[in-house]
Amino acid sequence: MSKLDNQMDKINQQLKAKGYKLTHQRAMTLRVLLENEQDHLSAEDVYMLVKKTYPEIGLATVYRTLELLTELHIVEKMNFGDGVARFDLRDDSQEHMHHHLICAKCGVLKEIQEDWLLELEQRVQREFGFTVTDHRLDFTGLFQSCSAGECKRGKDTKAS
Amino acid sequence: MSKLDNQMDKINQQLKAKGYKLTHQRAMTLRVLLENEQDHLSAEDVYMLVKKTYPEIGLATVYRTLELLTELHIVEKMNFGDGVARFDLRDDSQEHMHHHLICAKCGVLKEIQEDWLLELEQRVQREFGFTVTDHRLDFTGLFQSCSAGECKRGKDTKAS
DNA sequence: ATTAAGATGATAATGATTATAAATTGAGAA
DNA sequence: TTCTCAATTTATAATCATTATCATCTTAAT
Repeated sequence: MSKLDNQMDKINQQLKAKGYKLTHQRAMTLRVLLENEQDHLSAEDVYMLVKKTYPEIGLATVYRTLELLTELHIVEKMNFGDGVARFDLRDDSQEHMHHHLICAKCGVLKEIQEDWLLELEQRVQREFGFTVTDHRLDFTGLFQSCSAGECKRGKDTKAS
Repeated sequence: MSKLDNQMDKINQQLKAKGYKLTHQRAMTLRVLLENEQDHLSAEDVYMLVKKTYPEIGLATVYRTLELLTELHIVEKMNFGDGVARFDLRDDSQEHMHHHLICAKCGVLKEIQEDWLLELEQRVQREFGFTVTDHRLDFTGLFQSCSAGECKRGKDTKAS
């Protein structure tokens, strides 16, 4: 059984446990997410990719599926201020959202896998009596290569 | 001269320096922002507040003004995932955006004024060759009072 | 006062997302 | 297998925030 099948199976369990079915459409949507784990796809992106192998799917279904998966904490819905929500498979081993480095020039986006915030979360708890359940940390700035003017993309801010 | 006048004057200088006029509408919009420094108002919020003392103002003007102020780094445009942009006067002494604590239950929002990220920014520079120009740190979770069920607001997520 | 650039206000247009309603699917009962 | 019901899907209309358009209005300099 491939890694992909394995992951799919695991998610299937989660869906079933909550009384949801893994329909063909949902499976296709998940597959796209699994095959693009590194990207931060918008709903439209996902829609286009699913359509390639399953042209009958409707945009609304993609939206609904992404919302469902977000509720189940299988994907992470995020927002980089460009007016579209982006979705990302949530790694089980990763309790929180990844941190991001976003190039201010070309929009290239890099994930930091480690969790750098445990200490600050304890501090928030101590100083504000606030129990953190999730967090978000994005840095905007310039990569060395981008400040050297080697940015590939002009301004289309496609997350990848 | 009141503190408000003082701030207004300072911003006027900034506008002039860039060749923009401080029109009545812009002044009114700024006043609302200055009088609500603690809040994170949406464009619509600002519009409603300005209308109270200047009913002739148009929504588009408010949007335009907020965008202008954002470009000049006088206000900070932010986004908490509820589908509306929120605006916040930017403190000169504060180089970056404030950190936020967001109650997952009622949406109450608290600012942390200190900058807790200098160390992590150095780390980003070291490990990724990424020069940070701005950052964003939000924690989602529960305040003690909210987990005790004393949340005031149900789910309207009005930032304040 | 005249003119031209900058601003504004009303409103139409856009784009992402959500709601609606009719049609389809699938699991279990008969 | 056939029936039935609830979940799901699809196409599309509706919504909501934001942006663009354009005619009108201000204002500062001539």
